[in-house]
Amino acid sequence: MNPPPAKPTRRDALGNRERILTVARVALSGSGSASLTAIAKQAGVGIGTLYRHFPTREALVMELYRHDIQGLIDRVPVLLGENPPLTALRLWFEEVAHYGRLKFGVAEVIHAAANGGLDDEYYGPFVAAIARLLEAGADDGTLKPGLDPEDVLLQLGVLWRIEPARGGAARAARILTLIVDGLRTRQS
Amino acid sequence: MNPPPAKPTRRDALGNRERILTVARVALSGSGSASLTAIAKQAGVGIGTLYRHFPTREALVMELYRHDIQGLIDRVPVLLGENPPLTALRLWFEEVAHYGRLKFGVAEVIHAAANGGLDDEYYGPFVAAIARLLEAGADDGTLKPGLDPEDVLLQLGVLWRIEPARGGAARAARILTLIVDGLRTRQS
DNA sequence: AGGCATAGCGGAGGGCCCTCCGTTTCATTC
DNA sequence: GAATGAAACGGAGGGCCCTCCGCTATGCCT
Repeated sequence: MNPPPAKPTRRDALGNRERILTVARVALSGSGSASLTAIAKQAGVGIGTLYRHFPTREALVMELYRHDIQGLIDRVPVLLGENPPLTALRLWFEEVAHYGRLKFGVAEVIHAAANGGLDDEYYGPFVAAIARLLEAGADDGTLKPGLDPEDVLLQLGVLWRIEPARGGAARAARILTLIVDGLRTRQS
Repeated sequence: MNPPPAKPTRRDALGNRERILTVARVALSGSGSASLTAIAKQAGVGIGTLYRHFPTREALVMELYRHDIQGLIDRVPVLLGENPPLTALRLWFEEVAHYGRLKFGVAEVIHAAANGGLDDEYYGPFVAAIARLLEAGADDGTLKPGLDPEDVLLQLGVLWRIEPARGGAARAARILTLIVDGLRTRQS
């Protein structure tokens, strides 16, 4: 799509970057745990090279899932167009939870971002999407006014971390309800 | 107090255990991050010995804070005796959040426990304490009936993970309100 | 085409985690 | 006071993470 950072000019650099991403996509698709060392070796680059392209594990994961995350973000206006705000919020949360459970690796990332300061490049739009939902709900009186989207993101982080197996799905659904109810105004 | 596991009979074993705990208490009192290797060395014991006494980092941390955690659990009946259930719940959550922020290390532990299966020895009583609060609130109609205490514990986990610096305290307070509101029944 | 500055490479190195197993030390028994 | 079996020790080893820096290949410029 768009050359991510600024100008990765050199050919070899671009090639390496692509190869790393290809390998990583496969290696991380499972549980999300695979050694960076192994990925580098598989991609035929030194570990140093991998780290230069992606300074942290999160950066790599984020790059892999940038598309999917953007997809989630893009769902917000759609859902808001088709549903009242409260419903849209709930539906979106469900999509987020579901996505998160599939791509387990993203959990850690979002979480790290929410607390410390990860790059706003990925984090900002996500927060903005939440903000949009919260504002719509505040406007029609179903959600409390003045909610902080980052607070909500942190709460969502819990959903990411529930393993879907062994009744985790049900648990996620319950917690999602608790979260939404916490955001609602007292009178429906 | 009570010899924790079963019968650590041998003298040297007991001595080592104590020395490890003493060193660990100091080493981990700060940010909670110190290498186990270093702790072992300081305690004058091999790394293997440390691991035999405390199979995971969590086990060590838990043992260190067992007293404080018990203290938190003991607060539940006291708070319930002095306040209506909803207030008691809120007050207790505040104590929990405050404690967690101080002893940052416990966060990871509780969290690990909540999802996978850590020893019920520590985890169980904590959940039971929450259950007691939830039941009291359900009985007087201020909290939803049938809430799962483990769900609530997971949500509380978020509080643990907020760094108190840089407005984190305010954020924790806000999120705490969201959580409690999610647990309440719709009519006050 | 040939030179040259430099972006980019890659792996050694230091630190940590955790396991495994040969060796030591204790407590008990004779 | 040995002898002895088992509990406990301890550190080497394998794996991972991440940094640092001397070396290489690339792309521009002449």
